[in-house]
Amino acid sequence: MPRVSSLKPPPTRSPGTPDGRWQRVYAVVGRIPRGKVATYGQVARLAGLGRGARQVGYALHALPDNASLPWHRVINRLGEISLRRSGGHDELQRLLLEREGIRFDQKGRVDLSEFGWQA
DNA sequence: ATTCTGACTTGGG
DNA sequence: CCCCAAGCCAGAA
Repeated sequence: MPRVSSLKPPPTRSPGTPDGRWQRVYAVVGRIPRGKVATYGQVARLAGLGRGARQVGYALHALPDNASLPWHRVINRLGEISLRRSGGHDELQRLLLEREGIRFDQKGRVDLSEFGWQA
């Protein structure tokens, strides 16, 4: 049995980040209620990532297709869907949102004052 | 090791 | 409306 001194030292990460930041992101995304949307920056703040809005998008990008998470409820600060690469997903996202009663204007944007999630 | 690239946001001009 | 710099950080090259 190895002595205590040989044990792996605790990984010193940022305060309050357990396994990885993505878990926190996923936890926040999972709390977005049906019929509402949140912005990347909003999720980042709620997840304790500060200005890591980009990381939120990155985390969602790495999300498996079978994930049971309302990933479609995350949009950008202008109220529009920010997908480009990997075709088809942006249309799917809009479809999923419209199915929840969220409406888009002619510019393809959501009124955040109406559909934005107030945490 | 270093550099580049993103499902982004914010603040400034 | 546009453009730019900084902040954030995981992967790929």
